[in-house]
Amino acid sequence: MPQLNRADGDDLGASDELIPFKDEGEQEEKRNVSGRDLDDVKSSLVNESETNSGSDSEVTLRKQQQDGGLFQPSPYVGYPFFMLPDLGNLCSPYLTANGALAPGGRTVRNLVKAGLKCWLNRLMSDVQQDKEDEKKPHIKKPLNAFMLYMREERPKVVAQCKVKESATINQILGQRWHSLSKEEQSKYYELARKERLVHSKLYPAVGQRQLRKKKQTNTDKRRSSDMTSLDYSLLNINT
DNA sequence: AGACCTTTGAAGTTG
DNA sequence: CAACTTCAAAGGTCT
Repeated sequence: MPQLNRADGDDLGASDELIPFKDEGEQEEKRNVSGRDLDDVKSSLVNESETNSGSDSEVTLRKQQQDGGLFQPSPYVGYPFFMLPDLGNLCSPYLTANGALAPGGRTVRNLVKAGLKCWLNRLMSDVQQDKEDEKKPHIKKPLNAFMLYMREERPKVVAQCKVKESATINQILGQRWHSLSKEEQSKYYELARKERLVHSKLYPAVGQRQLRKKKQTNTDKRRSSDMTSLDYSLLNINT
């Protein structure tokens, strides 16, 4: 894509600079915002609100808002107030002819602030939750019947077929798995059932969500000192 | 360095 | 509730 030459002083491209719309941006951005930054933003909002609230009328107004007199909970709770679709209609009665806020427009300003604070509160709790999740050690999923079978049979296939590529080995193991009798398979299903039981005892509150990780790298896997299925079997819990 | 391949099954999510 | 998605293991291959 050709780039605008801005060295000649012609800055035509600057005013309407393209801002790419990012589908995932909201989520991504959310993760990048540190709690401290949000605190700063939030406190500045609060400070501004407090420093500008000198007059008695505004104090009364604020009280009314706190009482719920003027500030009705939005159906879009959690979103910045200025992003609401019908805000234009809400604002218009408070605007003067030149677009400035009329005295009554302070209501809108405070409403926007309240909405923004609400949104920031939710954002902060999300960031906090993400941080807590990252601190938690990754808990691996228990092995299913086929995985247990693979772990046992892989060395045999490698020795027999002289292949090391896991994709190929797994294809062979998949075929062999289907050729197993019901009885032979049930042995692994039973093992898997016990593994799941042990896992649920070890991590009672762990759901799939907590088990999931975006994508675990090989390095991470090697470094991982989490309890594996092999460790469960060592526990030898009778079920 | 890290994603991908390839398999099955469990469990969570989505429509 | 069916269909879809993710992730458990493994190690060579590819980007």
